[in-house]
Amino acid sequence: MYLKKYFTEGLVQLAILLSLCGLRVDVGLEPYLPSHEMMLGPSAGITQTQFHNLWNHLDNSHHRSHPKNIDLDGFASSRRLLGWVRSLDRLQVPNAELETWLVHREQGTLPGEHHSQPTPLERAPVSLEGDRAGPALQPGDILRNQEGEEQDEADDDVNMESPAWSDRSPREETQRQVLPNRQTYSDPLNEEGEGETGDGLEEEEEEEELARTSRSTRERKDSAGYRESAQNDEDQMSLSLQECLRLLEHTFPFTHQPSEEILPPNGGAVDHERLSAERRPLLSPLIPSDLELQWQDLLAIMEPQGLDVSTPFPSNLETDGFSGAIQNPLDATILSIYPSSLNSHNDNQMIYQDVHLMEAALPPASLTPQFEPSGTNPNLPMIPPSHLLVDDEEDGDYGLPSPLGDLLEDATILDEMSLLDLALEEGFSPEMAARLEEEESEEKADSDSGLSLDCSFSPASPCGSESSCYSSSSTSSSSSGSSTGSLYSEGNEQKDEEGGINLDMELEMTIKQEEEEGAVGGYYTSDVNKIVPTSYQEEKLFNGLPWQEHIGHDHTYNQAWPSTPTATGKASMKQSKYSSRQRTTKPYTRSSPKRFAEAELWSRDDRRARSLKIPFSNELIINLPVDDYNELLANHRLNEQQLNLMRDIRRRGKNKMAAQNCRRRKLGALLGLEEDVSGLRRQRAWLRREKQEALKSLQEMEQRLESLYQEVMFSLRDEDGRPLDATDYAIQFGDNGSVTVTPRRHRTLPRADSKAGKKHKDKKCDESK
DNA sequence: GATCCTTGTCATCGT
DNA sequence: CCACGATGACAAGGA
Repeated sequence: MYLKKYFTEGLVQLAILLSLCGLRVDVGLEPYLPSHEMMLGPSAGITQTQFHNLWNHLDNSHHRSHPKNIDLDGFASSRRLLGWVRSLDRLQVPNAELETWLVHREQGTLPGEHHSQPTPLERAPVSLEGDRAGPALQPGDILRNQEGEEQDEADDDVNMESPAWSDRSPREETQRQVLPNRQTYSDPLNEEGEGETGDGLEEEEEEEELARTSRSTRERKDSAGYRESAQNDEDQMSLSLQECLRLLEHTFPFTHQPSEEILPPNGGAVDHERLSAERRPLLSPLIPSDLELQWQDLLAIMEPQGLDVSTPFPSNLETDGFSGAIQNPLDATILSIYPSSLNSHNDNQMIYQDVHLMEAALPPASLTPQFEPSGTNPNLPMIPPSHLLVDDEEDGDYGLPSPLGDLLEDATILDEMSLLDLALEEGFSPEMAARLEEEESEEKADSDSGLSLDCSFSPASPCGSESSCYSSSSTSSSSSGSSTGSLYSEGNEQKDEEGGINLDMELEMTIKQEEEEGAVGGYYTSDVNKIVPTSYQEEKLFNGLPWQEHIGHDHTYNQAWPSTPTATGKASMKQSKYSSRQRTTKPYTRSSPKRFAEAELWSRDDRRARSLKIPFSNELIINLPVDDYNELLANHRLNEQQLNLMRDIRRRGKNKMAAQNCRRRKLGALLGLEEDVSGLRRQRAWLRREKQEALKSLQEMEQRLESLYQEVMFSLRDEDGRPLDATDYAIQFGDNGSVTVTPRRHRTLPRADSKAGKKHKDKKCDESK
């Protein structure tokens, strides 16, 4: 992480230098540009926040990362960037160029930033030392940044474990870390000799930090509902507005820089800033890290609205004529959050003028005149989504749902949830089913937004899989089951009990028939209501039941529903080639017959359940614990057929999962055995090599022994002093270690044989000995 | 059409 | 005895 940070900062430096040289620095982070977020009103964020809070009630384990909190973090990086730019004040900077780059940079940084920004203590020395060496350090980090946040998300949980909508905000911890580090880190900066920092600055700012921290903590407790706590917000506004403005004062490069003359003519703000600077002599204009810290704190303060914050500024700012001229999202945030106070403040002129500098940097197309001075923008739907969609597509690849997509998804999920509640309360209605299907198809089309994926598609997600499955099954049950029931079940219930084949055939015929007719029946709802005396409380149990604990497990029963767009997600598609094959091999149009073609693909049990009007989804039937299942059966008056079918469904479903697990296990065991086999083969080869080497060494030893024997024999003499013939004598080794030379008993009679032949024979004899 | 693969289902056994 | 999981065997469907 530190390396990455260092490299990123070094890259920032490099980019700044290039910009100073007049080169356009484009790090290719445009896909992450959150400009569309600036176009959305705060209501989007509000909705999102509300939704996520609501969602957190359902499941806290999801949406560990949301792009919006990253956007907020991007502000901090932009602040750091600005600080660094100001640290280059000695240089003659073509300001417009630099500002343009800043826009790119700060937008591009957003995806890669994390909550746990390096503490100033860590960062400050780096900024001093690693300015030059930084860019060459970790080229992979920038790639990671460009590849999107998902990687980062996966890499460091610590960084991304703080979704802005989660109740638990790690920024608190971050701030707690920041505070003690502060004193130490700011010292070297002061020593660096920007020289304008007063001694009392740290203390003052530290106090501010503390105040901000307490405020932010307090505000964070309020979590997303800042609409409800408008009074608190006003208090915080009054408290933090000065901080914001002071930080802004630091932010603008032309404020304290000696290179004011190079600024555009509207640098008249300089006077304001000078005045403000004189009014606050303690503020150091050139402490990037301090500023960054301040901005981080400020962001931390605003984090509870984090999701909201990213969206509101456009509507507030752009209306005023300088739309889109937001120098950075934070400025806009400030403006949006404290619009009234800002207008009354002295320094707002400065802000506006500085904002004008950016008009050239941002394309006018992205400027949407929607100003709501009230601060709360309820006019979210009025936001023109034209360019947002483009961003949406761009972001989609990186799992960064666009605000529009978020909105759609939020609305979708909210609607779905409300519909579910409604369904649970009032039974299943075909309208709900149709709506759900439409929304789900929208989600599918919208696809890549992580929200929908996480919450409704991932089979591994506890909440997502089950709730979605439940909803999907409800949907399917209501939609198709209704039609089936309308045409069939009334007359076929008796026959169905007899044999499933008959039923299946009839059901399929029915489905085909309905597919031709394109009819959507509506019987199921009423029947369900009849069958199930749905007390809402009782049904509501199913949403928050303990059986949901079992849902996140790695059962792949969902795979049995390849055609239902609700229950099948990308993950399940990846898991099941079969499913994909089925999907691909049976292409159906997206028109109305689609759901009937899908119904044709539904499982037999599902169809049976629908035909018998069983008011529960198969997932529910299968995954409920025994107690809950029995309770379910006891609470609902079901006839024999339904009970039998439910029992069969449960048995088959469980057995299906068991079979899948078994096969998975078997496959794993097979793989393990294969590994064992390969290991054993390696071991055998090694042993063979060892054996060969042993044989080789043995032969060498034999050869040496033979040569030694010959040498000894040649050195021996008989009584006459003649050398012994090795063919006639042999060396005997006694048990007690004695060595004796004895004449060979079995002499080969034909001495005419060649010596070689004799030697061979002798050798054999010797060897045999 | 034969073959292989995947998946669902049933029967059976053990816990 | 029942619920449940594991597993072999078989069938169906698709490639």
